[in-house]
Amino acid sequence: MRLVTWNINSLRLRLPLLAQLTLDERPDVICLQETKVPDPLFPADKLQELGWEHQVYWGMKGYNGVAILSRHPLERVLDVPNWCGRGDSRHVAAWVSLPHAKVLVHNFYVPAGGDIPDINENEKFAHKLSFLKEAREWCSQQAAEKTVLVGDLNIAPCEHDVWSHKQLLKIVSHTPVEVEALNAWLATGFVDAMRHVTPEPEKLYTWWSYRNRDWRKSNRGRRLDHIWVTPDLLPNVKAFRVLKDSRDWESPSDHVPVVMDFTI
DNA sequence: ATGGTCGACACTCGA
Repeated sequence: MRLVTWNINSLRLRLPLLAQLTLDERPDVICLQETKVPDPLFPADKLQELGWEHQVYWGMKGYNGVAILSRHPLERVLDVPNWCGRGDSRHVAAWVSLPHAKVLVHNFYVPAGGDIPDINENEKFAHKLSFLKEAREWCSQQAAEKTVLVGDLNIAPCEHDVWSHKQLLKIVSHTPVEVEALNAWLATGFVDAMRHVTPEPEKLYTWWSYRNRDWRKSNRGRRLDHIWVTPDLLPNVKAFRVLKDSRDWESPSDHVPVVMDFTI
């Protein structure tokens, strides 16, 4: 199984890029975040034409939105929480029926959390931490097997997941309180598959801000996008690639796709 | 320390 996770930052705007990615990589499954398209306007037919026969998606007007596209049958998981009681389209889950196995895929878009890392001054940061706590509590009650959890988790947990650990300690996405919350969630039964394959101190980034003249030269990246697996799947993790060059595609997303290959 | 750039949508918000 080849699986991709990508914050596409508007599915409709970047449909041509998704088509290119589909042709270039031939993934079995792709998880998208920030599709920014309400369900009635989801481009299901166009994705069908690209070979994405099976689709589960949940969007809303203007922002958020997640989707799982697959060449193999999908069985959507319906009994998932209404995170923070908000009705936000930030999570979908589905069983993927591969020829010789079934795998559960969770696709998350964690709240970004605003600019000020203080729950009293910034409601968005409070929301982010609440979301992480709920996710940890819920996952601790799920069977920790045959599961891949991916998405834009909006946190760069490791020292070498950011361009400057010291300079980002008070920047939302790399504050100790967020890292602690993310690691507590991870510890409910997952392994950080990207860091399992490529341990620190090697730098890993999946996102570069739009607000840089030359993103490659300044290289102020962060690893906000993640692939977690339950330990039973760890022997099946082969390799991954961060498609860094896609950051230079025409009208790119600020996140780049991460491709992981499994021997499943 | 500041402002820098996007996308959706309708003026400004979220990132």
